[in-house]
Amino acid sequence: MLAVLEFFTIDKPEWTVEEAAARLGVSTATAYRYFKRLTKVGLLSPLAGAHYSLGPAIIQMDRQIQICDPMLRAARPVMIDLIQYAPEGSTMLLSRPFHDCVMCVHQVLGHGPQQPVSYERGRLMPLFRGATSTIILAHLSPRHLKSLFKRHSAEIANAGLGKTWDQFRSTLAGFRRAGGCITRGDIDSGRVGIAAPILDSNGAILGSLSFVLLQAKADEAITGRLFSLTCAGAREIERAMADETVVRPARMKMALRAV
Amino acid sequence: MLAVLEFFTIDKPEWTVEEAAARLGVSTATAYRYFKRLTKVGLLSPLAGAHYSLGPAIIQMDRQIQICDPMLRAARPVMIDLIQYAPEGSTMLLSRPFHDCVMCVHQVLGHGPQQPVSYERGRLMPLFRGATSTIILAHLSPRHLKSLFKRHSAEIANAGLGKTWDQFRSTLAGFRRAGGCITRGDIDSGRVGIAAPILDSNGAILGSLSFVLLQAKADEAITGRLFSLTCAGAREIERAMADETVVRPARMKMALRAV
DNA sequence: CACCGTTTTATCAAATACTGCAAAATATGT
DNA sequence: ACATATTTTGCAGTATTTGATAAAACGGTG
Repeated sequence: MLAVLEFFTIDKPEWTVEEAAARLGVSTATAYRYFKRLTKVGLLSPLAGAHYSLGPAIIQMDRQIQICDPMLRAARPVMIDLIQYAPEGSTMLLSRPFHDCVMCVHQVLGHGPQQPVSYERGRLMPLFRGATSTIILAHLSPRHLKSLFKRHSAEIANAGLGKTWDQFRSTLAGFRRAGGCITRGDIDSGRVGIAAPILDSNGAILGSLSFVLLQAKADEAITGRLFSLTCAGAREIERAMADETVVRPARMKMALRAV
Repeated sequence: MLAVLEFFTIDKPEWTVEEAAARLGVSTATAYRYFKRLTKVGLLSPLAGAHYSLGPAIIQMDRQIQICDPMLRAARPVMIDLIQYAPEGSTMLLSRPFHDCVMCVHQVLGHGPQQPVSYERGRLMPLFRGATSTIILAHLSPRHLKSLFKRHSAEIANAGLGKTWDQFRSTLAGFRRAGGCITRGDIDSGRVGIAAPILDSNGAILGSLSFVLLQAKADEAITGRLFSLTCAGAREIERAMADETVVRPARMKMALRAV
């Protein structure tokens, strides 16, 4: 039944019960029952003419995430602080892994005119391109990486992360050792990404903190300085989370496993 | 299974599988299955130590709503426009009914220093107090109103909307005739609310457009002018939606029925 | 690196709850 | 009011889900 939710995309944000029934391969009556349940908790909302769209509960839960999410809470002040150091037209991102992708969960715009950035709050971005993603990738568990390499070796080779498993492994180990990652024009041409990992107290990856700069304003000296700043910011976020959070032993994480 | 989602609130944003199993009254194994399914679609996300919180899919779907929702799309430019006419420290809200409450789905801040407003994107507000809510209430279907009156007559009387069903009916009819609603200090003391309904092409209520002003800056003349502006804005939003949307016949709406 | 406690998945028989069909009920348009 | 579109309901049969238990996977530790 939850599969219905995945039907609703930006390209097709409205579905009728019948359309969904056909795609699910269930009877209309069953689809009605699904829609009714999802509507009751507010995940769907009826429009005129038997069409449905995503519902108000999502807005409500999004607010809860904004208020409660530990990483977001810890990161917000740091990001507002750090963006001051970046040249005009820069953006600062907080991102986390999701499915086989990376999602931006918070974005702080710098001063000066802004051109659009591909990373945008809530948008899924590729896991193998861009500093923001790569530094997250580099800290995934070996088990997880192995599975990814099996399923995406072409894409990985294409992104220059290695043609063999050993190359891939050692490329990522390099990023881990460096403490961060810098890419140029990987996602948006004319943009430079500078990212550092955010780890929990057990060393598991939670997400990344990153700058996106205009390439024109990103010479060696600047990127170098911002790289250090990004890493320092990530450490600050980790510290803030550790202070706020009840310390808990690391445990298995279903979401990251199966991926 | 969807009931699990409602466990996650701002007061308790993290749950363990065992806690949820106990509250659901199901076995641990079943709760694990629920959490696994919800995690797979991203509605939940595992934290360290067997704790779970709301997941990244919510952020993704929220973005979709921001981009796709017809009322929101139509309202955004109008709201940016209208807020210019309001005195310092004002806010403009777009709201919609949800459960037995009203939820703000978009908020535009005016110029000048801002004090916090109770209506806040994603927060549920009472249906019987404040202009924003009252004008929505006034346009609910008779069937729906009857059900509400049965279940909330004390609250309704308390809000001055009528002690009997007939009083209640006629109070609301008055608001409908007036084309909008003005309240003073109903929700936040020292604030004035000015609201107009947003209806679909069949006359069903979709939500409300409203100003929240500082009472100190809201004399008769100003509230009168802004009342007209609010009504005009609501009409603009309705027109914009009608232009963008494929015209569809009005049909039954499950969500509004059962409430 | 093998151990231990915890968390998570897998197994399987029993049973509940879900499905599909068709008809009734509810809304809407003319 | 009638015709049509949409949504709900009742019912029989089955399939999915459930709970109890066992097994596996994981992190932490010595």
